[in-house]
Amino acid sequence: MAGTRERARAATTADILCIAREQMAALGAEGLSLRAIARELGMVSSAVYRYVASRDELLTALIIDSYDRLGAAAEVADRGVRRRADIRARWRAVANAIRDWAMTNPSEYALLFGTPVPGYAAPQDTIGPATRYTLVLVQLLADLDATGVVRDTPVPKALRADIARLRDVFGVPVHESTLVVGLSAWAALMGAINLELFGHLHNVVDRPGALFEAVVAQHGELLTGGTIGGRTASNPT
Amino acid sequence: MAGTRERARAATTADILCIAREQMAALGAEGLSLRAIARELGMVSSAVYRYVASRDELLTALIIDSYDRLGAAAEVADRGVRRRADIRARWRAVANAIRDWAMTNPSEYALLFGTPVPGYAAPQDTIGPATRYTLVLVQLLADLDATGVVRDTPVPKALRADIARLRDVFGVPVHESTLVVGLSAWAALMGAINLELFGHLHNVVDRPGALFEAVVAQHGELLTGGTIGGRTASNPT
DNA sequence: TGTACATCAGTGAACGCGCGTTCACTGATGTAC
DNA sequence: TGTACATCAGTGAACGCGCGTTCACTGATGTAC
Repeated sequence: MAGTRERARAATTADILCIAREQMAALGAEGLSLRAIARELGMVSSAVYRYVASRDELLTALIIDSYDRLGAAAEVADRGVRRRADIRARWRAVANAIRDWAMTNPSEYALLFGTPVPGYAAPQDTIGPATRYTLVLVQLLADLDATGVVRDTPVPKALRADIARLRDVFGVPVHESTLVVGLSAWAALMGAINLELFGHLHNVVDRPGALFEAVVAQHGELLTGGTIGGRTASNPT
Repeated sequence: MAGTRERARAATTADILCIAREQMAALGAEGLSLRAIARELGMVSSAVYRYVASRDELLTALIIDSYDRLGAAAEVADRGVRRRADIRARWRAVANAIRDWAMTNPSEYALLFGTPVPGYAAPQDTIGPATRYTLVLVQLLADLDATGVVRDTPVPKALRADIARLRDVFGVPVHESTLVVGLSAWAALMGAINLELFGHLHNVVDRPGALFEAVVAQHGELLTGGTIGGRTASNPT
C-alpha cells in the first residue's frame, strides 16, 4: 500500500508543527528552536531537516497555518449568522471570532500581528492566507453597501487612489466611504485585541471583553448607519 | 573635583543605553546582548556589569526610558495647541505625535506595544512612565467634558465598575460615556499604528498617513460631538 | 512470489558561532588625615 | 602639600549553556522486474 511511508511522513510533519506551536507559546517566536523540536520528537537534531529545510521555512509554515486558522474562524463565524442582511450582527460575530481566536492562540496571534521577527522576511506565500480573514470583512462591507446605507463620512483626498486600487484588488464593489469606515473599524478591532493581549489593559480595565464589545458596537453603528458629518453637538471652536 | 568619576560613569551609562537602542533597532528586543554592547564599547564583556545588573534590568531601563520619551512627546504636542478649548485639534496633535514617535522609534515602540518579551516580566517601576502618555489623553477627555458636550453613547453595564474605578485612579472627573469613547479612540489609535508599523498595510494602503488621519478624524468627531445612538439611516434589520 | 536496487528516515559527530553571569585580579582615581 | 587607604572601572579566564546547519553513514521500507 503506497502511503504507509507517506502517512508517517505527514504525521511527523504535523507533529513538528504542533510542537513548534507549543514551543512558541512557551518562549515566543524567537524561542523557536529546531534542536528543541528534535529533542521533543526524540530524534537527533539533524533529523528534523528531513522535514523542514530551515528555521525560517518552519516559521513561514507556522505563519501560513495561523493565518489559515484565523481566516477559517472568521468565515465560520460569519456564516453562522442566519440573517445575512443583519450586517451589524455579522460584524459582531466576525469581530468576536477574531478576538476569541487571538485569546485562545495568543502566541500565534502575536506571531501574525505582534512585533515582526527581526531578520525574517515573510515570503510571498504568506500573502494569500493573510488576506483570508480580511476578505470576510471586505465582503461584509460589500453586503453592507448593497443594503443602501447612506453615509456622509468624508473620504480624504489622499486616500482616494488607495481606495480605488483596493476595490480593484478585492474585486468587490464597495463604496469609498464604506471602505474608509471599514478600515477604521479594522484598526480599532486589532487595536483593542493588541492592547488586551499585550497587557496594556492591566490596571486599566478589569473586563477587557466588555471594552471590546463597546468598541465593536461603536464601529458597528458607524458602519451600519452612524452619520458623523460636520454637525457637532456643542463644539466650542 | 567630585564628579569627574561620576560624570564618566553617567556618560558610559548613557552610552550603554544608546548602543542598546541601536542594537534593538537592528535585531529586535530579543537580540539585545550585553556582550555585544561591551564589544561596541570596546570593553570586556564582564565590565558592563559595573553599570547594569543584568540583561533584564537593562530591558527595564529601556522600557522606562521609552515610555518617558513617548509621554514627553505627547505632552509637548498637546501643549503646542494654543486654543486649549479646541479639543479636536489637541486630539489630532497628540495622536499625530504618538504616531510620529512610533515611526521614528519603531523598535522602541515595538518594545512597548508589540509582543511582550517572553520570560520578561515588567517590574512595578514601569507603571508610572507607562501612564504618562495616557494621562495626556485622559486630561483631554476631562477638558472635553468641561466644554459640556452631550453624548448619548451607551455605556455597557459590564464596564460601569471599571470606568468608575478608572476615574478614581486618574483623579480626573470624566463622564462615563466620554471615557468609553475615549478608550475606543485609544484602541483605534494604537491599532492604526500597529497595523502600519508591523507591515499589515503593505499592499493595502500606499499612504498609511492618510488612513491614520482618517481614523483620527473619525474618532475626533465621535469624541467632540458625534452622536451615535440607536438611530440608523437605513438599517434593514 | 522472490530477488536486486533505489529511496529515504534517522544517526552521530562535528563546525563555528552565540550568549549571561561569576570571580579573583590589577591599577588608576578619589578621599581623609 | 603629602601620604595611606578605600573605592571602583575595567581585565581575563572560565563555567555551562544554547543554537543552526552540514555531512558521511546505516538500515529499514518501498519498487520494478
